[in-house]
Amino acid sequence: MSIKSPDDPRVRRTRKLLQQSLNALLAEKEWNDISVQDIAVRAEVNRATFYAHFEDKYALLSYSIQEQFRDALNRRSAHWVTFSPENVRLLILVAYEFLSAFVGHCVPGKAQNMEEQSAIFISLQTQFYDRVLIWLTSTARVEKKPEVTAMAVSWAIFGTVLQWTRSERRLDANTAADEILARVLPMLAPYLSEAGVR
Amino acid sequence: MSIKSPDDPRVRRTRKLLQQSLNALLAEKEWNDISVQDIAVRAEVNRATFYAHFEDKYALLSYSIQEQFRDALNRRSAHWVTFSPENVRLLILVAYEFLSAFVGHCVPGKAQNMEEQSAIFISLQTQFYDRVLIWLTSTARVEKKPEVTAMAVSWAIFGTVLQWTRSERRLDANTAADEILARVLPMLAPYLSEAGVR
DNA sequence: CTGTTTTTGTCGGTTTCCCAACAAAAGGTG
DNA sequence: CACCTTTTGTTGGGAAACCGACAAAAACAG
Repeated sequence: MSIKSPDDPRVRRTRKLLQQSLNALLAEKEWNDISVQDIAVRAEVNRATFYAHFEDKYALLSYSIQEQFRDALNRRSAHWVTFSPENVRLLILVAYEFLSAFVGHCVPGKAQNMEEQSAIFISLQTQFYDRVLIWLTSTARVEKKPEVTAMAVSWAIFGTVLQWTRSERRLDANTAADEILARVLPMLAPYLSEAGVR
Repeated sequence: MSIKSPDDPRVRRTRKLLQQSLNALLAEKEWNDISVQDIAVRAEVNRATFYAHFEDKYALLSYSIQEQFRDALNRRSAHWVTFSPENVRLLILVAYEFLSAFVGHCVPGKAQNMEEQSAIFISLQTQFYDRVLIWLTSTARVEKKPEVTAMAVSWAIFGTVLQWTRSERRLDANTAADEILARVLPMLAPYLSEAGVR
């Protein structure tokens, strides 16, 4: 059994319930102590229905992070379709805040939740990559391989933000965003030249 | 299409959503300005599904009040099955608090929400009646017509509580409960004689 | 009053969800 | 190790929710 239409109200409802259930469980248990069963019971959703939507709990976590980050973005700006330095900066800013809040929840000493963390990080980086790639391909001026640029840019943003949020001395989110933006913009220059050179 | 099993998670979910939707709408609109359509849209439930559960918006309101009152009761005591003066007193007490809170929401001058209020009152009185009747019939000693006693008792409780909550001078809930209980207990004497006479 | 719009109930057809059951894998415990 | 319990995926049948459409009633405007 597989789901076809993500616009069906029942589908949205089920996924939201599973998402909320996982968040609630993460607040009181370790990632490894949470079973698919737990999630389904807490969400009051049948276990078979869970598997109709997600392959396992990792897939749900990935989906949940994606949604949360998307919400965090939409709360800042309404028009993300347009590719502009301002929007790139906002992306970095929200990433910094998002990861700061998340790292704040984790106990540094515990190596228990490494598996969970890495799953989240992979999911987030993919999110960055997809977004940047969409920006690049939506531009009129096309590079030979926009995927490579998108990969480099997304990793530059994600990696730096991750490193800084995990370091002892926390930077202000706005200054951090400015710093990172300054390093990333040169990579994006070919795509932004319309307003610059033209 | 009619619903058969109230234990189905989907049924509970749908009803809860419709209930919450109605509550939200009542907080910002008059009862007469709320359509079935509004409720369904806000609840993100199909309009046809609404009619599968409730005949109209009055039926939903009635159901909602019943549920809220049941919750208010369960929050006080765990074992409502047993028929005892203490539980009768608790029933009165919760009724007083419940109606006080409800009347507080209503604007006295507005005659607009009379229709809504009467619907709620009818629903509540029925609730009292059902509960008292269950108590009486669960007793070993059986009167000829317990329905009549239940009717009289439930109306005595409901009517008095309603009158007092609407009056200017508010009584303390506990003393009010004691006052009413003292008048009601004689009616229930035949059913309580086990511990008294025996 | 007439015409327009909104709301109301209701109806098949389709999709999703629930449920019970199952075998297989994973996790303890002696 | 064997034994037992829990968890995992998967399946088929049935119940509930979605959707679009419809006619009829109600509310409304000119």
